[in-house]
Amino acid sequence: MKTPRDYQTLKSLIMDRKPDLPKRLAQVAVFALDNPDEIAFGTAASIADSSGVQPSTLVRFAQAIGYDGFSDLQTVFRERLRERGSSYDDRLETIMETMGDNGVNKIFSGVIAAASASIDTMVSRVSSQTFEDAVKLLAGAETIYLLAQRRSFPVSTYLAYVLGKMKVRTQLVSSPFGIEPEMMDFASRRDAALAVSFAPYSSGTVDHARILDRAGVPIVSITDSAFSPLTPMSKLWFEIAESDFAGFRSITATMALANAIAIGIGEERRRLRLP
Amino acid sequence: MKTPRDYQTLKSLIMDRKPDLPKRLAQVAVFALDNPDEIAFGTAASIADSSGVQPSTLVRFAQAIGYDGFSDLQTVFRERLRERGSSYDDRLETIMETMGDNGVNKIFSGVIAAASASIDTMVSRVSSQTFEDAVKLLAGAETIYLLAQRRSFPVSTYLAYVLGKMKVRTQLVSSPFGIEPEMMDFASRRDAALAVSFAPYSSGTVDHARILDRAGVPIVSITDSAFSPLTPMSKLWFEIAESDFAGFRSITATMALANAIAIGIGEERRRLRLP
DNA sequence: TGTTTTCTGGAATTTTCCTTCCAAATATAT
DNA sequence: ATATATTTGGAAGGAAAATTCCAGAAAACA
Repeated sequence: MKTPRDYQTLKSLIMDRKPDLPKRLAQVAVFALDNPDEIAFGTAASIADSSGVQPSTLVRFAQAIGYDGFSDLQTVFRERLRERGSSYDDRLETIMETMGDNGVNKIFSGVIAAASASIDTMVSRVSSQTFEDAVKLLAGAETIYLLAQRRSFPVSTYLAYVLGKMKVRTQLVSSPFGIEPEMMDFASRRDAALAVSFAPYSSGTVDHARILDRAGVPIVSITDSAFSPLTPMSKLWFEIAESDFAGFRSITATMALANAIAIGIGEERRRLRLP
Repeated sequence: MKTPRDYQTLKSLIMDRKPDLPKRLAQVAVFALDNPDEIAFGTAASIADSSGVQPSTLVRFAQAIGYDGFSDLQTVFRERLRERGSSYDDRLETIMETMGDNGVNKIFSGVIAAASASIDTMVSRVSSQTFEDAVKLLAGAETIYLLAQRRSFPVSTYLAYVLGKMKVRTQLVSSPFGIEPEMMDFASRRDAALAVSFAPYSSGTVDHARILDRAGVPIVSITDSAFSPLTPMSKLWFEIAESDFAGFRSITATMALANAIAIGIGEERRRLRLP
């Protein structure tokens, strides 16, 4: 029974063995799989330091799972980095080859490729000015109303969570009782709204946006066309073209944008010393 | 004038200097830029051997371009590999150039780069076998239980929506009344579960997964470490390492994976002529 | 509870590897 | 063509790192 020379096999080996290992060696096992880069680059001393054990323990660990010593084990971790070296396209190609024409796996590659493409497109289409203005507008709001339904709904739940963590007041306009309009009763021009909707535009989102617009609430939208019903009532809007795969549209780029907006708001408010 | 600590700058430095260097040193310069991986991993002796010079020449080369010694220079080559792993910095640099670098926009670039990096990492880490097995397992289930809380919650709402559209029966285990356990009362081995949780693992998700595990429901997890509390009870699990930007982790890669899984399930059920 | 086994930390040892040095070789200038 | 400066190869020295060893601590067992 020889010791693994590739990272994947080594990984399963370590996981198999971990339950039987004594405390310190198990600690090394966890550290190694959580920080493979560190193992690849560090010296025994530095790794020992950051994983909280003695250098000798590293050697013992390597021997416990069958290697000559720590250096021997380390080469496997380095090999892993070598392999990872190829570019995204190379890798995608490799994956396609390994997968053959098996239906299910084509989906994986395809969806990931679509996600990547969507993000790349977004980078080239979204103007930095729009982003900056949107962040500043939303950061200055007392309450941010989040409008999204159906496929876009997860975007608003995500925003509600992240902004909540940052202590930014949000109102997720969504109710099991259908009282969404009432949820916006207190909205004023000191607030702001972020609406997300793609074709076919959910009527709810558009209606809610209209209500807020009439109340003088500035609206930022994320949508997919300049002719979206949201654009006429939006102060600012982002046009996102999500690539699709086999007719299924991804929402990866939208999530990434939402993520950036949320972090931007957090930073901007911190800069302005807002609560 | 300090020596470069990043590979890009070092590269230009070497190219600038090369014409003025003596023969052997120039030879090293060419070799270094042609085989950066070799420099990163090799020892002075091994590199000297494959580049056809003496070890001392390598030291001289490093000193000629301003470094303390060969080891000092080598760290820069190693750093490059570290970064390429996520390919994060390369991308960031490219994006930064197109976007300018004022405060708010740095965030946009950074978050997008992190999202891209996460997806890339996922492509290289997720095994096609795991994906295929997971899709087949979930596609065969009568009901798919969706387990996720806090930051991961949007992933499950997204899945609930997309799978619902595909007429796949799902149960989003989430209740404002705290009756999540009761929602799983009818779960059986003919069902399946998809659990999503990242460190610090939300106790709710883990508890719910345990309940389903005891009921014999096969579990597929999306998590961030081989030692996550979810892995022991999972039939299959995906390890996703989301890159972070300024301490904010993205969930883009997770969403992309969820997207792929959902579409995979849809296709697989269509293939099997399931309702 | 006492005994034996296993495990751990740290020091000692050995190995590996980087660096320096010097003599020989090559190039450059007069 | 000769002298001087620069460059090169290889060996010796020295630093750093991995490994081994041992004594004490912890755990397992009787």
